[in-house]
Amino acid sequence: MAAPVYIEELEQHVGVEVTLRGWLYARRSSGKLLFLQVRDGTGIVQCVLFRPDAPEGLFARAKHLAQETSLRVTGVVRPHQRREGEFEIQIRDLDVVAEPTAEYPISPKEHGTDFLMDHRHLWLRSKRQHAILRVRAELVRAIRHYFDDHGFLLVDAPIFTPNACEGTSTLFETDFHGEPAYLTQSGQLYAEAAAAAVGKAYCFGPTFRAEKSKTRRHLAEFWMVEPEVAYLDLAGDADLAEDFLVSIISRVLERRAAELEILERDTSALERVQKPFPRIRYAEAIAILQKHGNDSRHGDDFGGDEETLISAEFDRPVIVTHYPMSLKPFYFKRDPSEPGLALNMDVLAPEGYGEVIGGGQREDDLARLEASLEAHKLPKEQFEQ
RNA sequence: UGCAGGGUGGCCAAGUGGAAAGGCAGCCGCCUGUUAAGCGGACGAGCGCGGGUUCGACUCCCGCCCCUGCAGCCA
Repeated sequence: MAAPVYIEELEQHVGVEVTLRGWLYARRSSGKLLFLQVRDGTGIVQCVLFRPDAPEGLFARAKHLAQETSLRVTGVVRPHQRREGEFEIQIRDLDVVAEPTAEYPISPKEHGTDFLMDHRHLWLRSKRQHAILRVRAELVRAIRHYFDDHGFLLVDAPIFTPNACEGTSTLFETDFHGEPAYLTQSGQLYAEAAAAAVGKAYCFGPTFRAEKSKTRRHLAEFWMVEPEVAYLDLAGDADLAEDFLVSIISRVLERRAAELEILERDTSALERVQKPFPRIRYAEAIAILQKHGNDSRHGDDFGGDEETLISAEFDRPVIVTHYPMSLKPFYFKRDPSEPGLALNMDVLAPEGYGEVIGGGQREDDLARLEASLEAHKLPKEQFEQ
């Protein structure tokens, strides 16, 4: 048996006999010609068998292989006879490792999402899912790199926690040996404690909201990155959000162009994510809404429709600051010149994606923080530790 | 939780009171360059579940279950 190689390395082995180890992705034939598309996780390659050249019995055996059969294919790498820049394998031998126990349910044609989700473990084998996994993995890597390279210390918050402070959505409650424990809704409180210790900290991991909600904007489980920086003011926070978004998006565009192409993602909106982002105040956002006939008034929060209207005014993400305190959590610092407003910001993404980042300057005066707790009618005792 | 749409062979999908289209996959066969290949053939469901109306129900009525989208909530 020839040296085992991965499909992504075939270019380095042209003219050489190699062995692939993978699964049968698709099969086609044309009389005495048989085309087996084999995938191995790094790519898909066409393997060709011509009956008159094939060893005794091999052609007949290969002709009826089922989709997703595990196999080893040995053959010579050569340029694709019809497609420029691609390679194919002239099959010399073929070894079936295992055959599927049932007909593979996912055919090359149309399926509904519901059906595919019922076969999630197999759906993962398809090209489109590979592309999604790779884009997501790149994004996670870009996020970690950004903070690691900018002086932040990764401080992972517990996922399983007695801390129920977020309290805004329903919590997933579990029993921890007789005591209630919750799946985390946010690592923010832990990250804040860490920032006071190390200056710049971030946590990045799964968070949970027990809403029975499954829209593109809300999930019961999602990943969230939460940086906390001591002494950072609102403008500095906006700078950070802007630099961070530009950095991670450009990295994904650069390194995952092929996958975005497979997903047929129009990248022009992503390419426009460049500094500077427009920065507007909440009051200006309200004016934009009213200009478009939306009946939002000062004091109203933005829903999905409102976020879409506001972001449509700009060709890149927009940073909205200075929301009314009444709309925001108690811990934001008040604007000294206009105490009714919070020193907070939301970053709204284009294309209807809405709020992708929320943040702001924290209250650093204990008396005001306690007053704010009271104003929000929150039980002070729960926050004393 | 509310509103809207939807459950028809393994998958996708027409039909909408009177004998369940079609396509794909799977199976058999033909084809020396296929790319969701093409061509031919055989096979395969009684229409989400339970009641009702009717000579007759996939189709109409009632109840229930499940799915999807949007809204709400929120990030």
